[in-house]
Amino acid sequence: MVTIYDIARITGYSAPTVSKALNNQSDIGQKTKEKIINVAKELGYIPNSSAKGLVTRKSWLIGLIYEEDELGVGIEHPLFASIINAFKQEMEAVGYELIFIARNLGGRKMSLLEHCRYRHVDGVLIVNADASDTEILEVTKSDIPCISSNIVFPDICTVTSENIRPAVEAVQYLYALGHRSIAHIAGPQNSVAAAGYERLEGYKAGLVSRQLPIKSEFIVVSDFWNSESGYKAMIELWKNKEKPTAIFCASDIMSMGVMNACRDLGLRIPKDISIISFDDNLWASFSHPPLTTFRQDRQAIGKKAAEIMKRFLNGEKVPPRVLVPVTLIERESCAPIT
Amino acid sequence: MVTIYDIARITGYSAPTVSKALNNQSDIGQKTKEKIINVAKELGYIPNSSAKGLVTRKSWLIGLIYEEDELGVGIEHPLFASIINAFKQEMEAVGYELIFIARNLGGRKMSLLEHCRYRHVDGVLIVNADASDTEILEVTKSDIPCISSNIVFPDICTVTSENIRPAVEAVQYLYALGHRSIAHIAGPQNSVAAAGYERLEGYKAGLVSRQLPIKSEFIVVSDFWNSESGYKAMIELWKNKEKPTAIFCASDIMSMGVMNACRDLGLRIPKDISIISFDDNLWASFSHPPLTTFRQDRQAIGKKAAEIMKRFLNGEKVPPRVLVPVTLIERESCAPIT
DNA sequence: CTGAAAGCGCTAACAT
DNA sequence: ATGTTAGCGCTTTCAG
Repeated sequence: MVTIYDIARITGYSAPTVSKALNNQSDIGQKTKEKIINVAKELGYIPNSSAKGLVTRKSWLIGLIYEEDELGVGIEHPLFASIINAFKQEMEAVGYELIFIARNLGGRKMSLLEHCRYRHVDGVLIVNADASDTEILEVTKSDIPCISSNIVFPDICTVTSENIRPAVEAVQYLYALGHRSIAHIAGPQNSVAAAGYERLEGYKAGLVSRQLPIKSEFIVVSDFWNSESGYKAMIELWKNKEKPTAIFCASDIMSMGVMNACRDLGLRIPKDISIISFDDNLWASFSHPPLTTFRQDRQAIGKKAAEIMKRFLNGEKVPPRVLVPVTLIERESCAPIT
Repeated sequence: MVTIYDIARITGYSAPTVSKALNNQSDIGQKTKEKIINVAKELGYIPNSSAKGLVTRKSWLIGLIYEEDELGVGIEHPLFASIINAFKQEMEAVGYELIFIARNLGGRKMSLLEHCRYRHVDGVLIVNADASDTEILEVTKSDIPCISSNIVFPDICTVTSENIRPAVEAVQYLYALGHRSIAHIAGPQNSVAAAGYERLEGYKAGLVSRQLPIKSEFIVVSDFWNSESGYKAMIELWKNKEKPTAIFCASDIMSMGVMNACRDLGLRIPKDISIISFDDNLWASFSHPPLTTFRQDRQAIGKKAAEIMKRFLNGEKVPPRVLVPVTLIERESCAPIT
């Protein structure tokens, strides 16, 4: 392993001078710098992050925390990988690398916060995590800069897609097609994901904006963010005497269940019923008919989170909530009323 | 920040003794150890990974390398997140944390290998990466223990699902339903993923095992691992004079295109044609009819990769290739011939 | 079983 | 502009 001392010996300068040259400090001669950098390159010098970190107390590491249970909420969530990837690329561009924060290492029990300290992370990104996780709350309450994506945590900045405005637009879109009986199959209304209640809120606002009544029979809250719950909710909805002609469903994955329920109910989409959804997951275009849905921009969410993180790391104040626009992808699950 | 010196001062022992106690070394008195550990706990002592790493030259870090392009191959691949999650949990249990290896940090250009050295990673996991990536090959050829998952790299151990045996079984499954004209819509045959040619190989072997002829018209190789290519391949296949009554399709995502093509071709599944697939992605159960397919066990792949990594880190020799079993999930896309 | 001395590779503070 | 000195927090000898 080649160290700055090797470079110092060969160039004839001292170690601190080599250090200054390699770190692009100001108080050093141009010629000297070049000479040192060249020798470093020749020798294949690679700095030692541990030594650097030990003295500077900066790790150039961003910790990553997420919900590890495989319940579709955390790492299996379709947005997860892309958000992280985009975030990673942005952070790397300014010199930060990402490290997964462990929940328990070896035998020794350590909290998430202790782990962050152990690795001296400069910041933390929390993705799709459970907002009631006390270990995470310990981290968010610490002095470590934290950003969360998708799930709202108190006291820190959360980046999510817009929910309310597109939900309003969903209703207005269906209204423009002539629909007047518009139902909503809502996501779970627990506090885990703002998406659940914000989309419901937008649905109501959309109705109001078109002077349509808010009917409680037309709102079915699903138990989970999965297709089985969507199926169940649709069956539930169809038990009402008054039937809607269109549905705004809170997520694509729930929509899959809704569409299967429609088939079992003998309803043809979009002939008998129109469906507009939210997410634009991969399979939204596979379904029959392909789903009209609002696309969440995973890349943009990751990028935005990185941008906020950089500002945070820079000592700037950051807002509590940042919204990323979504785009309506029109496919074939909505039709004008006949 | 509390250091071992603080603990030493308070307990009256020296720093090395504290170190030994905290690291569970043998040459230390039981009482002493307990006393020191208690004080450490009281003070909220957290070791400093940089200082530790500097002297021991061990980082307790496993580097993670993957294909960052958003082409469905790398991080967007449906298996990616789960494999990493399972791998991570296994490795953490023995004290290792995961770090993403960056491709370029800040302005300074560093190769993947240089990054590995910079962070002193003890091992590297390569997931869904491009086997022709020269920077990755630099890493696999180095002395750093490497394991890859899904994609076969020369010289290192690769963990994948079984491909050949299930492909044989797919054919035999269809045969048992009475099918004698069985086609294969194969994945791309480049060397990127063994899955492509291994499943084709298994298909042929399956035919042979039942004394069925291998007909080149019944093998259509798709251009990419996506649904559009699957659609195109199915249309292609249907141009032949002789039509198959069943298809083994190399992946679920391609199957989605195949099924849409069937609809456009006026074919009913499974009445007119049976389809058996591979992967069991989330949407395999959403489709109509739900897809009969071989489930890849993402968790098992990640776990297996971790197991091999641990053995590798332990100095043991590891095999070049490890296979993880898949499970047939019978749904409704296959029917007996009538 | 415990401690003194030394050093891992690097940079901060200061002197020249 | 460059060098000297010191020290980051920890572990590794090795002496007692």
